[in-house]
Amino acid sequence: MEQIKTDIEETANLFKLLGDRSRLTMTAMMNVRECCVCEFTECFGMSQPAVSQHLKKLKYFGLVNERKDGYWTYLSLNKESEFYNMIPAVIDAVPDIKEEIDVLLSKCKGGAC
Amino acid sequence: MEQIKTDIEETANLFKLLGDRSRLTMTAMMNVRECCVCEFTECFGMSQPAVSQHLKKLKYFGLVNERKDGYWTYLSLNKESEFYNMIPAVIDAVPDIKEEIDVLLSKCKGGAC
DNA sequence: TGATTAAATAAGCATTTACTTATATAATGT
DNA sequence: ACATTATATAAGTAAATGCTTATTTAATCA
Repeated sequence: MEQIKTDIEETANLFKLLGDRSRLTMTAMMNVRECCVCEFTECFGMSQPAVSQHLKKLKYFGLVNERKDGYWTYLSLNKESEFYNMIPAVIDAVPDIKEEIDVLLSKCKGGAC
Repeated sequence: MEQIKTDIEETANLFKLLGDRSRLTMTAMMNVRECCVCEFTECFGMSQPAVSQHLKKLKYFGLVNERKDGYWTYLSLNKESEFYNMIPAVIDAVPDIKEEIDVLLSKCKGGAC
């Protein structure tokens, strides 16, 4: 009974997270490969704190893992998330997203900034 | 180029729409069958204007069609929407949603209120 | 015509969201 | 030790969101 609420509500929260252009784009990029924070701030016309706050939400929800290395922080989809398996299904349903994300990823230098 | 922005942004808007428990549930219900407005107000613990406002957003986005018959208004997924094909893929990715929605739909009398 | 009914709209309100600028933290390099 | 760098946090703000209650619209029925 409570389960009924929980599953739908949790999924609604996932969609709310993805319901922002920046976070959806970040998620689609991470669906291809691990990304550095600096890649997001570089590719998007967006301030560094704004990117940081979006990533905080993704991490808090458990969708994203971080790995620190020197100056840099790398983000990737969290394979342990209960939503991990949904992500490709959801992302790949977006028309033409593959091409769009490829363009964005190639704009980023590829890692360290 | 502009296309790049548009597709992702539009999809983010779709997810934003689905990123609300009530609208996600309504959408999942309509993914099974046409529903009467009164079914939503009845099944959800929610006022009639609240339901009406959620449906307005779904209609404005083009995801949902309405059909009027006497007192009642019936809603269904709009087959002409560019997102129509995404809906089953997205909805069916939700764990256990089939069972949850079946319970909800059986709680509604099945149509006219 | 007048009452009833389903649904939409209007107006108001508290909360959330997505940003901004300024500052802090923590690792690296000199 | 000190400067530099990537990132996080804090505080503030304008706009959006999701509700509420009150009212209106439009169809049906007596």
